[in-house]
Amino acid sequence: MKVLEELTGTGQALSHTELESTFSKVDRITLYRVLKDFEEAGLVHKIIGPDGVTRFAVCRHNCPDETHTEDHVHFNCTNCHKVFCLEHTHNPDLRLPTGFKISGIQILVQGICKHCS
Amino acid sequence: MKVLEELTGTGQALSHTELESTFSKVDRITLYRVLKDFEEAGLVHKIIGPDGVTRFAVCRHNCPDETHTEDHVHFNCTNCHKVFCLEHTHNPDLRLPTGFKISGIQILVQGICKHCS
DNA sequence: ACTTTAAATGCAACAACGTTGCATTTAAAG
DNA sequence: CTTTAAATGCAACGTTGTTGCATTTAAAGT
Repeated sequence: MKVLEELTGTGQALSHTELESTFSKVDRITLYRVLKDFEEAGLVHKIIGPDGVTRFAVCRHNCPDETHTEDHVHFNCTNCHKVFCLEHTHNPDLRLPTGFKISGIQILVQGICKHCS
Repeated sequence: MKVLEELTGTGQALSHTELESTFSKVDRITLYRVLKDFEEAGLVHKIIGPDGVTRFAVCRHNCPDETHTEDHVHFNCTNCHKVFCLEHTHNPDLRLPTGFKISGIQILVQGICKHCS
C-alpha cells in the first residue's frame, strides 16, 4: 500500500486528515479501514496528541513483535505542530504509589523540534 | 458551582459524559462552557486518555499559579477504566536528542489501580 | 478464456463529540 | 421597579469515526 510507504517515508506521525489530502483520490472510509487494519496487524501505532488529534506512525525496529508496546517517547512540536517518534528515547522507570501496577506508559513531550529550533 | 464540587469530591478525572449523567438536568452545552471556563481559569485541567476520551480533573496544590503546568503523572486503570491524577508522582527528567527543546511533558500510565488490585 | 468467489472500494447513513449563534431566563446593579 | 449583564437552553452545524449495503476489482477454479 502507498499509505504505508507514505508513513514510512515521512519521518513523522500523520493524521487522518493529512493522509486524506495526500491521497485525495481515496475515499476517507477506505483510509479508516486501511489504517485500522495496519494497526491491528502491528504495522503502525496510533498516537493521540495533546490536542486530541489521532495520528499514525509506522512501528520501527524496537517495537516488540508480540506486545507492540511502544517503548519510546513521542514529541509534539509547538511550532510546526508535527508529531515525531523519538525511537531512541525510551520510557523511564516510574515509581508509583503502592497499589498501582504498571502495564504501559505513554509519554508525549511538547516543545520545539530539531527543524524549528 | 456544583460541577467543581463534584470534580473536587471524586478522586478521579471525569469525562464530559460522566458529568452529564451526574447533572442530568443541566444542558450539555452549558457543561461544555462551564468546563471551558474552568480550564481557562486554571481550576481544572484536561486529560486526553489513550482512548481519546477527554476528562477533567481539578488542579491541586502543586499546579503552578501562572503556567498551570501539570507536573504529575496520570494513571488509567485498564480494569475500571478510571483516570486518576498521581499528584505526588512527578515527571522525570528526559534526555532528548540534540535539537529538541522541552516545554512540557505529559505522561499517562496504564495498569491496575489501587482499588482494583 | 470464462465463470465463480472473495476481497477491496465507494456511498449513504448514522452516532459521538464539540462549537457557535441566537433567544430566553436568571440574577445582579441602578 | 427598571435596566443590564451574565448564565442557560435550543437549534444548527462541523468534524471524527463507525456500520451496512451495493459495486467494483482482483484472485481462484474449471
